[in-house]
Amino acid sequence: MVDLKRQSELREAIELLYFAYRAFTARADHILEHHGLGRAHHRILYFVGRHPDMAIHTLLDTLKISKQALNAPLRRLVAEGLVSVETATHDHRTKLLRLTKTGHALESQLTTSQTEQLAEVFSKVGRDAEKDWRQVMARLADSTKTL
Amino acid sequence: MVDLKRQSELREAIELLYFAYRAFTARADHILEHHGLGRAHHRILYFVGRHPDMAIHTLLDTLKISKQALNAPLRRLVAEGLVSVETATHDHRTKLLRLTKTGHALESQLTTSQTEQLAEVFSKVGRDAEKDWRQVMARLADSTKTL
DNA sequence: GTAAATAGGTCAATAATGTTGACATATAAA
DNA sequence: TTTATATGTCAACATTATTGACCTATTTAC
Repeated sequence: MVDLKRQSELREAIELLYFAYRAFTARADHILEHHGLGRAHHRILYFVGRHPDMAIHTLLDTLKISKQALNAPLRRLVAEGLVSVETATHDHRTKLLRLTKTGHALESQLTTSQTEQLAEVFSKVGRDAEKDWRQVMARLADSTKTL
Repeated sequence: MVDLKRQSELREAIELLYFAYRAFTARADHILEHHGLGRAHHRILYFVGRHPDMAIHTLLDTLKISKQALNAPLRRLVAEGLVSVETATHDHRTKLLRLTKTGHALESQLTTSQTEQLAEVFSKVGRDAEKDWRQVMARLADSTKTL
């Protein structure tokens, strides 16, 4: 009886993850649509924005996708002038990625829409609940390694 | 200065969602691979398992995809004997979906792998943190409607 | 100095997942 | 009887991903 209740709670947690994540990505997806871009482009913009002068292999390690999968969306972002590529001075094999002014503008719009959404939720639940949420999410993110 | 720090924290929260969700789906994806199935099949199995005798339009409303997108994966699950379809007695237009014994076995395996992952995290952070996590996720899931 | 490792680019074939449009049937409700 | 609902399916297309193959540079190791 007790165990059944717990199982139901854990199932609810599964659904919370599914629906929360969907709600979280919806706004950015909507903005991206206006630019004819997808989530792949968003992830590139986000991580390059977060870590300027990121090398391509670092981006691949972060996203955990093949270089072939990265190729098309990155090439497009470069072609459209949202991302700039520069050869590293220390190692002429590696190329460093940066957001251009236009790229930064879009990244900022996307990130702001998501941070605002999160800030609104956090402001309602308070700082302690936010901390607890972060703790759970961090452990969950880490649980890949325990696989 | 204060605002900059907060912005950094909110960006961290974005990443927590991304990495936690990825870690969360990884195990199920791994199991599904052995059966040659994908996430689309998983979602069908999950929700039909959660709500036996679910009508197809209810499933479509839940997943928020087109009937054409549902068609192929559902047809396959039925063909492989994981999901059964039955015409409703009260309305002969609607069809009710159920997991077969085999379907239930797979769904159970998938759900158990995820509930165990969540239970492990929850056990480490304690019940209060779990409650806070649920509160944040529920509000985040709700924030679709505020769009 | 040559071989091997690293960083990156690109083509092809294939797959999963999604979309919109079009058109079909069967049943229920107005 | 008309209309709305529930479902099914075909086609064309887009996005995101995979593996395999093959290519050029550049750096590092022996």
